[in-house]
Amino acid sequence: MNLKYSKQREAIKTFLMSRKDHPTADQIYSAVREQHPNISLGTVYRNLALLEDVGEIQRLHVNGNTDRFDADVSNHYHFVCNSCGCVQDIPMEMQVTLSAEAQKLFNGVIDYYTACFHGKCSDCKEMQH
Amino acid sequence: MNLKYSKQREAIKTFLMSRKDHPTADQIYSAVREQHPNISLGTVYRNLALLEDVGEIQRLHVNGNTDRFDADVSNHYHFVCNSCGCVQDIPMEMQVTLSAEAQKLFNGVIDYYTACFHGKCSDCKEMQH
DNA sequence: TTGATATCAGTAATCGTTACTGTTATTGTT
DNA sequence: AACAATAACAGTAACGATTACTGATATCAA
Repeated sequence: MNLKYSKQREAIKTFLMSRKDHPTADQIYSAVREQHPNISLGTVYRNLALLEDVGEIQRLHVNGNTDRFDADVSNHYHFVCNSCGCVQDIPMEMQVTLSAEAQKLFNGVIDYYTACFHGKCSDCKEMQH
Repeated sequence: MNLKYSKQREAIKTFLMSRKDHPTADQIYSAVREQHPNISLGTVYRNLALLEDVGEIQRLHVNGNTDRFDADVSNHYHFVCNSCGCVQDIPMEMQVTLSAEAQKLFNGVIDYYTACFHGKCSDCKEMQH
């Protein structure tokens, strides 16, 4: 792949690296627009796909409808709050034994797995009382 | 919720119970149309949402773009083939210790987790050689 | 049997995302 | 520094999955 530099792509990558909440394409669009007022939403989508292809970011399907993006390309656990919908990282190392156990019961080949915890985030937990 | 009987909804539920591959709304539409030739795609979506609300089926976000549906409402492991995109069950009991471990590192409340294994299904594994 | 209303088929609208178009910016080469 | 070659751009149209709306039909309790 023959990539040329672009300040828009850099801005997208930089913004994504500054966030731990795995924003959506639209949230990235809004944020980057503050520095690049006439960036196009299509440009955001195109560069997110490019960065994903190159392996600099990863796309998350944690919540179904809208994709989220993560500048941390390592495979790690996520948490989704069932109240507010926020997405966070769980700082726990991947238990690869789970893949090994599943492999024993499965005819194909298991390379890895993704896991997503659900419940109430600390903010929503406080708010309920 | 005050549900009335409908043969369309019953047909959708019955079809879904007969399948283990977690079909999409469109696949369900095509299948149910054989018995109910003028059922509407909107009716399929509406009843899938209804059945989900009532807790008779569950919606899966395994693959990102299109939702899949499962008549088995228990929380269980899934597998997604990275070659053909097929979705299967992994007949392994949920390791709840994973939630407990994550809970130790997390300020909110973790109720459960979902996990999805990735790799090559047995069919695609044969085909590669 | 009737009346209230959930459900229907059909279709228009919405939302997230991708593709297209003519123009601009980057980059390796003179 | 000027010059192509072409990746990337902004803007917009198109797309696929899903949801909402409409007037007609089916269910069901009284």
